[in-house]
Amino acid sequence: MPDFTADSPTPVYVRAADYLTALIRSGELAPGSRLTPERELASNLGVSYDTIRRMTALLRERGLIVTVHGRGTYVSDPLPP
Amino acid sequence: MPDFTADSPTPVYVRAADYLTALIRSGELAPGSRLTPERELASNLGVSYDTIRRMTALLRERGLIVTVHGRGTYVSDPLPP
DNA sequence: GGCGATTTGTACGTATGTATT
DNA sequence: CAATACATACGTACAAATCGC
Repeated sequence: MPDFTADSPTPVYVRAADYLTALIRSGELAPGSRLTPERELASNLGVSYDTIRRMTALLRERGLIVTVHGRGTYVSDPLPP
Repeated sequence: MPDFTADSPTPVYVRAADYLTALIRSGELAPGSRLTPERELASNLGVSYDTIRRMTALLRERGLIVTVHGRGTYVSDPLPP
C-alpha cells in the first residue's frame, strides 16, 4: 500500500484516488463490487474522512464508482473506457 | 437575508447556493464582480467554511462563478443561460 | 411498521499549505 | 516580504437513507 504520508506536491486525496483507480483498472476491484466503507477506508489508509470524501468525489467524476446513501460505494458496472 | 439556521429538509449549502444564485440572476451581483471572500461569507451568513465550500462547489457546477486560487471568486462573465 | 445496525451526508471547528497581490 | 484568499487535511458530531429482523 502506498504511503500517503510521504511528502509530495500531489494532494493526498488525488494520490488515494489514483491508488483506487489502479485497483479498479487492474480488476482487483471488480465492477459491481462494494468498496470498503468510507470511514473504514479512511483508517485503513491512515487518512481522514475528509480526504476520503474528496477521493470518492474524484472517482465519481471519473465515472469509476457509484455511491448510494445508506448502502455503500460500488465499482461502476460497466466501467467507462 | 435568509435564515439558514431555520429547519429545512434542504441542506444549508444548497439554500445558500440558491440565495447567491438569486443575487447573481437578479443582477445584484454583476458578471465579473468579485464575491465576498469565502471566510467572510461564512461568518456573514452564519455558517461554517465547510458549508461555504460546498456552496461554491455547487455554484461552480452551475457555471455561475469562477474561483482563482489566491485571488478570489468571481461571478461568471458571461453568465450561462 | 418499528428497531437496530450499517453506511453515506451534512455541518461545525481548526490548523497548515499554496497562490496572488 | 507581508497581507489576502483559496486549498488541503485533520477531527468530531449528528442527520438521513438502507436493510434485515
